[in-house]
Amino acid sequence: VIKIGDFARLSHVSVVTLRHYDEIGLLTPVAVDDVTGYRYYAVTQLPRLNRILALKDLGFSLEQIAPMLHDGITPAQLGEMLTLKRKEVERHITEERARLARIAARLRNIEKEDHMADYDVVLKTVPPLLSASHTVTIPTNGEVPAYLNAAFAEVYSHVKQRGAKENGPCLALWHQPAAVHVNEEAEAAVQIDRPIPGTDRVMVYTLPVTEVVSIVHQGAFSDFRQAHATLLEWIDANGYRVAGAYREVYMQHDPSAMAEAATEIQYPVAQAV
Amino acid sequence: VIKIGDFARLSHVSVVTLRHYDEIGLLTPVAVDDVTGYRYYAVTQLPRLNRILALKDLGFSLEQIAPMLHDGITPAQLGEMLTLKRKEVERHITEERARLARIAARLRNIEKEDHMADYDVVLKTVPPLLSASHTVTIPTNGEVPAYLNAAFAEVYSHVKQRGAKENGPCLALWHQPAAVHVNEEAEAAVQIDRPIPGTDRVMVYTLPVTEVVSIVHQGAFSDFRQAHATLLEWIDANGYRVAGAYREVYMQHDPSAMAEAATEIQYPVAQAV
DNA sequence: TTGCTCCTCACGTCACGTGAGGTGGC
DNA sequence: TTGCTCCTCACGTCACGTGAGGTGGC
Repeated sequence: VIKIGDFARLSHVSVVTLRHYDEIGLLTPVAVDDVTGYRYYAVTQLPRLNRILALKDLGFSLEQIAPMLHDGITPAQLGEMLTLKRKEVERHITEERARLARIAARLRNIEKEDHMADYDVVLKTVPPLLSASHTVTIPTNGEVPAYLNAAFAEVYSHVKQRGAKENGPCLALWHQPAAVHVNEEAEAAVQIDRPIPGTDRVMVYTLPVTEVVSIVHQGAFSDFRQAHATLLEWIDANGYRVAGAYREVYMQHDPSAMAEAATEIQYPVAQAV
Repeated sequence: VIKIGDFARLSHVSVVTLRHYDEIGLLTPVAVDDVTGYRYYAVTQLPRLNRILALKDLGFSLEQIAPMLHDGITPAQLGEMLTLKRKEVERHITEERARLARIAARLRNIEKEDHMADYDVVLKTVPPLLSASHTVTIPTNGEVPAYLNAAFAEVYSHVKQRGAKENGPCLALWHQPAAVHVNEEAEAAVQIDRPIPGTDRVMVYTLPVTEVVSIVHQGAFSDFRQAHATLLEWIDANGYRVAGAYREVYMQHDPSAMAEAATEIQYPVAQAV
């Protein structure tokens, strides 16, 4: 039976840590003095402490370790936990590698000195959106505003009639690359707060969760090209690929003050192989 | 100017997070109502928020991000921070891969059903130890106790004479593989609490920090072979190699009760290439 | 009046590290 | 008496999430 300081020196574990393990019941001293509160350990407790350290080293939390120290555990159960942990670590490594790729892409951009370009690109996960939408085919580029306005008007009236309410900014989904300017298919979508019936013309459904890369464009719609170019470059440089219709989210859109408009352009993405 | 809830919906960032960013001064609303305390944001603040999210995504802490949002920062400075971060992430990935290797080794052991064997192996970093030591060459295996005891006696008397005190368990360093049993060179070392002069026979120096793989052996010295075998197997299976003299740390060693002796066997290791 | 949004505390997270203030054995 | 070791609080860490309890505008 030795005192906590000696046990700490033997095990190269701090006194504070040993007290912590006592407190949470992971490793209780063989004896505690009623009067002084001194903790006394036995050298034979070292294997248990070592097991704790070894499991911690494999990435388990103290809470997970506690049951693993019980004698009742079978090798098979231990194997399961290890397999789960392995998957977790693998996923983590994949994430960190993606992070590394993003950092590297950013550094390359700085070297090319056009770093300003992608300074505002964000990768994020958009939650599922319950929406009502109407799809139109727009003959030429010049007719986009008219067609979209008409489509949104139709969706809004449908939504109001069924007693639902807007639940965020409206958006358009474009089902072909941004370079296409003839016979474009656009889906005018309004986020709503409750499910309502749809019709032939107005679909009601939930847009699934998606990982998107986005950029916020300030000002009139005229110069979206730069934004698209930047996003597509980012997607390429970071090892992703476009995975679906891109979206325009009309965050601020007052027709009388287009200079102050704010539009978010979102490209759904997936890891390229 | 919009309310916090709208800004949260636009940015897909939680209201709580926005309040947090306000509190730490990362992103303050354009206006706050004196009476109600309501926070009002402008859509033009989205780019700043996006920059925050993008940098957070690269692994920076909020504290690190704050100065990076200042206009005064040059691309070169940003590049430096990114390079540092890249190194950090790379190091992290290396660590996680090592962890993965350890998990995999453990799983292989379970499959082979001799998992009990390495259950107590620990990888840890031993701090530098100030020690006094005497090296002896031991002709045959049978003479180990006698030679070691003599060596320790000599070191202890030297240490006492110079007024230093023991500062942890004594240990032996073995300068050749454990399989060698003739003319073994062993260094009997005693940890001391202050520097003292050495002699021809008793060296005083600091053992450097070392990463070691260790196991605690309970009971008499006779069956160290199993422990050595287990450690060497672990080292091999986890992609390490032996990097120096192995150590025996005599944690509990009462000659009259050898059955209760506890000895830690430590192998210094380095990553194998 | 009823929802809805917003507010400010206060506490919890994970595995400890770092004092503050005080006690027992040589 | 002086060090040394040990003790028990209490607070901090990082980036928020989760109530509790209360207020303002439709």
